[in-house]
Amino acid sequence: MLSGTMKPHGDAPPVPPILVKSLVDDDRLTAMGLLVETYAGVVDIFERELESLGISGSSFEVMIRLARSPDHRLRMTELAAQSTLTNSGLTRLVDRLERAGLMSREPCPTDRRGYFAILTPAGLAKVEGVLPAHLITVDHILTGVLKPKELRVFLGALRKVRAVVRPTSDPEVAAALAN
Amino acid sequence: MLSGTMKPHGDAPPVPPILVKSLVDDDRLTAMGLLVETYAGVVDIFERELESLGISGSSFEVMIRLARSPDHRLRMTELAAQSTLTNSGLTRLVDRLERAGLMSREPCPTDRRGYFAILTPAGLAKVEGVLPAHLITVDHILTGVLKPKELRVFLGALRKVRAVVRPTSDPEVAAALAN
DNA sequence: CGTGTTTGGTTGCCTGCGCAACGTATTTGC
DNA sequence: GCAAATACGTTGCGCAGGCAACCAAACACG
Repeated sequence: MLSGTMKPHGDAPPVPPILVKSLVDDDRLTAMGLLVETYAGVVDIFERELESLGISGSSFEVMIRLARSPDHRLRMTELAAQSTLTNSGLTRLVDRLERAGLMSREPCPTDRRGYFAILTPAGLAKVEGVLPAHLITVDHILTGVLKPKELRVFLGALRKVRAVVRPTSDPEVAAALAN
Repeated sequence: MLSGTMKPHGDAPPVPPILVKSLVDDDRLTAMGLLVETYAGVVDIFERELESLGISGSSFEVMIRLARSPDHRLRMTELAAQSTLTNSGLTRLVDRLERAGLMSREPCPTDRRGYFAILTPAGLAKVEGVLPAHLITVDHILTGVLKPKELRVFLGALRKVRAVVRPTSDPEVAAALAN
């Protein structure tokens, strides 16, 4: 479409009157900025909250995933894929949590390369101890500030976007792949 | 394959009988998880894209902010506040970008403690060079996958949430504070 | 079979960044 | 005016986490 080469630089005081809407004022960019800002704010609040409870954001994320998994266990790689960490990051994180007694490793009986990451009872207790406060916070800053319908659309939109950016974690696609 | 509607709550000693829909299956948690996952996916894609163009995500974020600011300059602290970085993080980032010739510093004439972070012409050119592709990507994974109405609601929701989690960057509040 | 290829997980190295302490300038209070 | 408190930006330090190289186990197939 348009090639971005008007606008040598901005110190020209007499800005042309109409329709100079440059690239940097694009609506899509504003939308992205809004998303980034909002998300940063949300995460920030959670980090503070969790920190005061002696747990890091990514620890919490990982432990929650495990808490929701059958038998509170998941293979390392799978867990990494479901979280925002790489394999290596997860290895280290689990090291720490293991040292803290909140998680443990167990070799996979059917594949001797593999390990399960397991949430210990102490770990589960920890998560469940943190959750009530956390849920209230979520409600306070996210689910509770939107009207039901708004929330529905919002979540629907997220799902659509996720289907594009993370096809494999989309339930439908995952099911299709499982055949 | 089967989605987690039920869960073998393995070893918890005295589990209450029916309706144990435990804390970890709460809808609010699912909503949060969806947000986190989706955002991670989006960011991931952007990072890849920018990386191939030789620029980091936070560099881009900061440079965009400057590109949209009058005179392409902002005070360090203000810029930090508008971005996802702390003051110290920003100092280092600007160091790097300055070395790369994309930004420069200039002392503030009215406050001798302060500095402006300024986007150089080269920096602006860089941003504008990256933008067209970036905007297409944004459209491809975010604005374009939602129906117009959906998008409107989505952005509205983000604004509401932002107003809660980041009151100062909410335009209305900011205006009110400016009195 | 043995041999190449792929996969699961860990580690060495390095970087980005947050926190807290600091120096310097500014404001506030007396 | 001068002290104390506060604000701006930078730096020492530490750590989390990504990348790439690696080892070991599992497949692939000639």
